[in-house]
Amino acid sequence: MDAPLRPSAGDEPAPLDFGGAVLLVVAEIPPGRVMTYGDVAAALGSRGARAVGRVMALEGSSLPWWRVVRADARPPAGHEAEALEHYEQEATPLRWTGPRGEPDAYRLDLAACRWAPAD
DNA sequence: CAGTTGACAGTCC
DNA sequence: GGGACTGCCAACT
Repeated sequence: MDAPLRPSAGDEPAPLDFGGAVLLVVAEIPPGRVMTYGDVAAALGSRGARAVGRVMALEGSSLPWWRVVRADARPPAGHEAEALEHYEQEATPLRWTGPRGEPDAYRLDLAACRWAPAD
């Protein structure tokens, strides 16, 4: 799947809805790697980073949602501790900025684990 | 059909 | 380095 979507084709609609496309991209993210919401949206040819997050909140329950992080190198809001368990399990490069007791005391090393569909 | 919401991003202070 | 404001896009009420 080199070109699952046509960002500016203007003549051929996507095979799936925006939500469906998001699910496909997120499902393609390999373990130990992460993508920002903006990157996922950009991969779809859209800029709705928030729209991507909304899809994850609804359908993400069946996907590796922890592989999709914010541009702040932070995991999804309200799921920092939950995502941390997966990061340690997949050996995702993290950067601790505080005590391990704090769930939001860590940030992802996007410089090392950032991934793209074409990579 | 218009307003509100939301697992966000980029820029300015 | 962190906090506040604005812009985006798609779905919900």
